[in-house]
Amino acid sequence: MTNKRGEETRQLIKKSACSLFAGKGFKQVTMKDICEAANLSRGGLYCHYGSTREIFREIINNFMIQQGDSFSEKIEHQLSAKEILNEVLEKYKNEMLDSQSSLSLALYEYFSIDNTETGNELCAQYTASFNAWQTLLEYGIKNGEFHHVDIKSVFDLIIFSYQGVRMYSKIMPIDEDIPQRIIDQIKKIIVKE
Amino acid sequence: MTNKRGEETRQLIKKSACSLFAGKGFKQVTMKDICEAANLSRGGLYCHYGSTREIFREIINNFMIQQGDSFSEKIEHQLSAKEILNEVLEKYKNEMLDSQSSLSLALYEYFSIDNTETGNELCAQYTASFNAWQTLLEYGIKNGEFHHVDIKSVFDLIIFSYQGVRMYSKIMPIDEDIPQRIIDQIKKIIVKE
Amino acid sequence: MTNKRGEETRQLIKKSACSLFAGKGFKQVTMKDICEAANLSRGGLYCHYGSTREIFREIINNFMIQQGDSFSEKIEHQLSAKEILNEVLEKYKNEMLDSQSSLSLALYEYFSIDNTETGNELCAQYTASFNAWQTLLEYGIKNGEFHHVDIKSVFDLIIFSYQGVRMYSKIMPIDEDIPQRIIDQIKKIIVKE
Amino acid sequence: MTNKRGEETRQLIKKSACSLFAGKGFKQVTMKDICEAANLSRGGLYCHYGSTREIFREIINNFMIQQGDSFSEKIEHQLSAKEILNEVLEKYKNEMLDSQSSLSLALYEYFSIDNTETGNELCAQYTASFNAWQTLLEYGIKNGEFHHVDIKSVFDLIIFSYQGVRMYSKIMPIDEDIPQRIIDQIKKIIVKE
DNA sequence: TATGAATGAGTCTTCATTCAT
DNA sequence: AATGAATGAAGACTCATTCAT
Repeated sequence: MTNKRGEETRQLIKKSACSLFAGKGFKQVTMKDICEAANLSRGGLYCHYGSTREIFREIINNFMIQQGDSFSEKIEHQLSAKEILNEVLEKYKNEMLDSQSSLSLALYEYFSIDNTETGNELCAQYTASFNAWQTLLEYGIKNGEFHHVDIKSVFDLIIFSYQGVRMYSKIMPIDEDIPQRIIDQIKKIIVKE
Repeated sequence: MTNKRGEETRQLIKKSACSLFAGKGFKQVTMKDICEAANLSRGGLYCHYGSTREIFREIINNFMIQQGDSFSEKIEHQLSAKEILNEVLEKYKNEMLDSQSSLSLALYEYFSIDNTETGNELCAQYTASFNAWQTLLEYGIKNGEFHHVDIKSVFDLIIFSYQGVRMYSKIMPIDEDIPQRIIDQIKKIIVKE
Repeated sequence: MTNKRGEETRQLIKKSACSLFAGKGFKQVTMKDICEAANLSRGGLYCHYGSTREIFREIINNFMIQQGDSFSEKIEHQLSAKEILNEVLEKYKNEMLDSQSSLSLALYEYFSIDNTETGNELCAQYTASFNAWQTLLEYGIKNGEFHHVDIKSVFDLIIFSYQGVRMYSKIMPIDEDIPQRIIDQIKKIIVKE
Repeated sequence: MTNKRGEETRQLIKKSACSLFAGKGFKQVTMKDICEAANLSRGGLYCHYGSTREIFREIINNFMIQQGDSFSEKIEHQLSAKEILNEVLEKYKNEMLDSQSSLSLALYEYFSIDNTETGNELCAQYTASFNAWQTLLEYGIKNGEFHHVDIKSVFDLIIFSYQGVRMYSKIMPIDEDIPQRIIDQIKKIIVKE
């Protein structure tokens, strides 16, 4: 492969840029910052990417692909709804506290600047996430493990409180108990007993 | 008062800047932008404020002062807990949808840049808000209008889902029903019947 | 006048830029060159003009205004056609040799880059010049001083040979006699005897 | 020959570059442009040429060699002076209108930048061209086909009006009749009857 | 020969900030 | 208080040019 070298550099750039975006948000990261972080010359960086937007776009594409809460697999593996719920909420809890690696702020900035092509990826992600949760909740309700909750409402509550905390955790010291309290409350709403 | 004129100018600057911050976030607003929006010369602006941070700080101070959910007054006026809750949730709902005038993004950026002196105002606001809600919830519980909920948990759920929606509404088209669903769900958690 | 200072600077910029354009053509002059020539900082220059095109445009506008061969005035002053012809050809001759101050090359470059809005000024100038010459030639022919030449043809020959020499004088050492020979030949075509 | 392939590439480069020079002038063509036009990598181009000047020089050398109005051959073939004149003026006329393929602007820029080594080729071309025309005109005059014109003057008029039109045709829409009028006028000057 | 990654210099452009008026 | 000209630094971007492969 002739482009082995190039691909490595691209990875390096993305990795370096990602740290910067997580740390400073989108707008406050410059091409110069990225050059320096990736230990690359100005022109060298421009060989691969023409702007911070371009780099960021690639990062979040990779990111969103690997994301995606898909519960169906687990359901097929005969896990109980409650177990799956516990697992995902645990994951959420950890993410809420992991302000370091969170791209939340950068994502908000990125999508808020120049709203033209925007929003679609986010909408898509929102929808995908909703579908996954719907599957899980219906499964739990059918099983008799979960209450007869309104799926949409519960989903919104989960997703937006999660996002809200992620956001805040970037800008103020968040009491470590907050994520725990939130997921406990959510469980209380959903799970019988 | 000799500084009548000066005060007017300051108000004008803050008003103009506020629109800009609401529209573009914090970092993407420059002193130059504000000059133009306020129809003021470069030097003129600098007579009053030395940086965008300074202007922004004053805006949010005013803002936080006028904010503050204080329910105690209403409680004294013998309103039922349920009525007060409905009122405040209605207010929240409207704010969630009012992406135009929301400073969310700007606030996040402001507080995320240069974390030194930061966070304190937000913490203070969080605490103040918590105290207010605590008062309300205890009042409702004592009255027998509300369930015996865990106050902290419910408060977190409310406040962060509210913040999450405000954030998202700035960057993607938010289904109008979402705020309604969220407050309905919250009521369900809190209110008996 | 508050803009006295600014106007002076603008004049200075145009003067400096004009020398540069005359010396190096259009494209090879950078904003940096102009800054230095005008002894102005980068930002200072940008206060007044946003690009070399903008500066150049203003220069040629001024230039074209002051230009314009208008013979009608002279005709009214009862000068003979031959005298007027001699005068203008003498002027042309001197301009042909004055390669230093000639903007020819710069003009060509300017108009050849990005042909959108282009050509119109040149067309206008060509037409205006033609009208002037038409007046003169008809006057001379009516007087009996000039041959019955085809006005358009003679005009084209004059104007394009003039332009051709101006161009060449910028890029190769032009024999000083060439302009003289050309205007002599033109006279021979036009003037009786 | 091992350099067959290399020679092909050089031709390709020159061909691609020539279109670019004709279209955009000399200075505005970059090595990068040429790479892209020739569908060659950066390094590949540098294997053959070190700069745009080098490429351009080779182009115009080829060009000037194939050029050269040489009338002597035709004179030996017993063509009448008038016929030869008609032929060459017809050729000139077509070239004047063929703004697409004209290198005029590029030539001017090339020779105007960095005047050190410059001008010589142009001078040589001017002289060669003059010699050819001198031969033709003397031939016609001796034949009695042409007037007793001043050879130098007529030559200058021809060559510079020709160049003037070529130049202008690159930068403004030229009336198609102009070249015709010019050559007609020239014929009128030269040819008897 | 040819590729394309990388460098580094040069220019463009935008702003925060200062200052004489 | 207010104007707007001017400065200088920072960052964006483009290329000529080199070099390992």
